[in-house]
Amino acid sequence: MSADPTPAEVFRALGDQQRLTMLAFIARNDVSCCVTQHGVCACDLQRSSGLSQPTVSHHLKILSDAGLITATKRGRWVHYALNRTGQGIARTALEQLHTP
Amino acid sequence: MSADPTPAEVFRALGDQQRLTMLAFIARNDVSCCVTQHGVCACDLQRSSGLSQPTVSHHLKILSDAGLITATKRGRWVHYALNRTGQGIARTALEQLHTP
DNA sequence: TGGATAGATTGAAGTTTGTCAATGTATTTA
DNA sequence: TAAATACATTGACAAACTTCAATCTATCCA
Repeated sequence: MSADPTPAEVFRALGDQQRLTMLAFIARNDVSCCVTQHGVCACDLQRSSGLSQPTVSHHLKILSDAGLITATKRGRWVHYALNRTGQGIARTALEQLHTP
Repeated sequence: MSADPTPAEVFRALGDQQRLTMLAFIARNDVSCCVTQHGVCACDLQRSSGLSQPTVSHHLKILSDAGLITATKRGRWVHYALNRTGQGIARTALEQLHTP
């Protein structure tokens, strides 16, 4: 599970509009209701997406497993930030279509 | 249907191992049982994937709708080739995470 | 013209996914 | 210590997806 995500797994994680929106929100990183300067907490995403808390948690796990975000627990909160690992896997997979 | 594919649609099309394998096969473009020099025909993919003919056809439609391949009918055959449109949509979506 | 071939479409079965309500766990604060 | 808060987990359900067998359509060839 914490092994290197496959390209298919990364693309699958990216293949949902809600998750893409969450990812963009985390990338902007401009709102945090809990603690600032350390990333976005789940409650920010819950409020911005309008989804239920378990659904947000579910999506964040998928993004995290795909290496697209990092999750850091700080006290009562978990802060999420972009992780380049997944993006690199995706970009490499696309590039390799043209360099066999 | 022929409207611009959304990033989510492109990523979803890429999020299946069978389709990624087909895409790589089309990119290599080194085998064609039907006519040469014009791309890969569906029967090539059927043989290389081991999937049934309708399943191959289904996957190719998803890749085509996502702007990842082109489909050109020549006589009795349809030849498939890489299409940069979908890749561009995917790459741009990833890049824009870092340039808001 | 009739048979054969490439591929698309339809219909159905089994699996996966997205979602929420209910509940559990860890941490902070009163 | 008790209540509150942030998040994860479980269970359930509908929708979407993957796959195949059967059938249909279009094209080529004898």
